[in-house]
Amino acid sequence: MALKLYNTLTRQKAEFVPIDPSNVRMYVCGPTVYDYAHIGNARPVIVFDVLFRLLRHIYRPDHVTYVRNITDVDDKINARAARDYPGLPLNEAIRKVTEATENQFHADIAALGVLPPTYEPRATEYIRRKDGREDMVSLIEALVKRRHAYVAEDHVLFDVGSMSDYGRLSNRTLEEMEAGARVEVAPYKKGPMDFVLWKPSKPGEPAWPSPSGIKTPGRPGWHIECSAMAGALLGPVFDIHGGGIDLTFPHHENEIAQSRCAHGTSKMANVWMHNGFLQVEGEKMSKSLGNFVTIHELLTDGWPGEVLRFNMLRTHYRQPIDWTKKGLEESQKILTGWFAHEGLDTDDRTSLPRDVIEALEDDLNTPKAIAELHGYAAAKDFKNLGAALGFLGFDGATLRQADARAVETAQSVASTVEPLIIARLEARKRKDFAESDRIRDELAKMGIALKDTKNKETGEIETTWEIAR
RNA sequence: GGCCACGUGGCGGAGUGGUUACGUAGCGGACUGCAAAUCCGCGUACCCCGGUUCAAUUCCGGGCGUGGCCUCCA
Repeated sequence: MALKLYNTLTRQKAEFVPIDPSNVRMYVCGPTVYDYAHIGNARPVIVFDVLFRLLRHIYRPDHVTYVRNITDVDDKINARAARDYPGLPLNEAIRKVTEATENQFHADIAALGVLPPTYEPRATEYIRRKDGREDMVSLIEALVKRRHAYVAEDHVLFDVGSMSDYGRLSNRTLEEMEAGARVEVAPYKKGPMDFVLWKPSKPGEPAWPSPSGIKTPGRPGWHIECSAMAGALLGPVFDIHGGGIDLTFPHHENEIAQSRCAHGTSKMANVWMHNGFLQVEGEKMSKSLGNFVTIHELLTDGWPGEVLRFNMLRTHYRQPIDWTKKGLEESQKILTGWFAHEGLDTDDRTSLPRDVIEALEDDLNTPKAIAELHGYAAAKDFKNLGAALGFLGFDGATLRQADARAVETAQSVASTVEPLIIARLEARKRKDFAESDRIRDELAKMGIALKDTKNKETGEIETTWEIAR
């Protein structure tokens, strides 16, 4: 079976045909680094990591180029820097915010079993480049030269009227957009839907020499960043562009407009993929509801990164997810059950099961793939189970870390717990069950769960214990 | 209001024009002094209304519901 992907551009699932099978190219919009990444941010990172792994499997690892950017220039970053470091010069404060946030992001997603992309460009490195290769300024100047953009009051604006099929990705016409517009239109705009490519910086804000003869130093608009980084690293036309469904409009629509009009191409990427949104306990995640769940929080609460990853992949990437504690508990139970089997080898891929690959080849049907895993587990086919888990990015490491932490905690209470267990076994031996149950209840109150097993050789009853979650 | 996606059992979720999903929770049984763990077994589903069809959860139309987006971010 061939790889099939759903394409937002055509609203259909179609066979994926790479432009160049020896270099399959994918771009995914990465985080804006101003705050902890939340669990909704984690979704595209995980989903496209699975696609990256699949592409590497199909086309060979060195034939896939995956770019996921870091946006480190943005109004939200400026605001956060001013708030958190009021004493510092803004630019210094910004550097502190972006560096810390970027490091946190990398630590978080490493726990989620995410492979590093081939390139991870920072937006600020692609504003003006010394080597003369494509960057934001050169793209903007090309757009002005080709009369797709104009200068007005030190801004450069993209003229959406200059592009006949603007709106194709989000499937709406200019008239519809204008009718739905609910924001005041700046007076210097030619058309109400025209968007900013470059804007002047206020004093103290990050600033770069402006393009197109503008004297005031400025900074790039949001959309031009991705066009520049994708163009510079993947070329004017590439295979797959991904991101969250909320980015379809305006971000991706505008990326397409910029890249196509600057390069004079009929498309920017062949396949546009969008992952669905995420709710938390049935509610939209929002600051006002106070239910913003960060990856960092979940990890520090003790959820192994792999459980978060598994929980994400139990739902198809285009479906909405309701992110719940109950779901996490279920995910953890399944995963720990599988990894409890001795001899599970996630590194051995000699028998990578075809059914799992075929499920993934069908527009990344991870729930189906997971269903196959349940089948292997039920059939005690640990070779396939291990291979498939490893392929999907699960090696048990974060589960073992969680175990190790549990063992550490257990050791700290062992001196109190173990005499009680011995006392209970003695009570049982003399059939004083009231006393043995009393001890068990006492331990339960301390969060200790007991398990009695019969030693097959001696016939003795033995008790093991663990700290209940 | 416009555009888009989705609607399967308590929950997650696969799949199909007529046949068991599966997982988790629940229930029953085995084991146990009783539990826990484990093993075995069981149950309830395809949003509504039309249409096509011998037959529709599965195809078509309409409706209802849920979620997302509707500019340079508040």
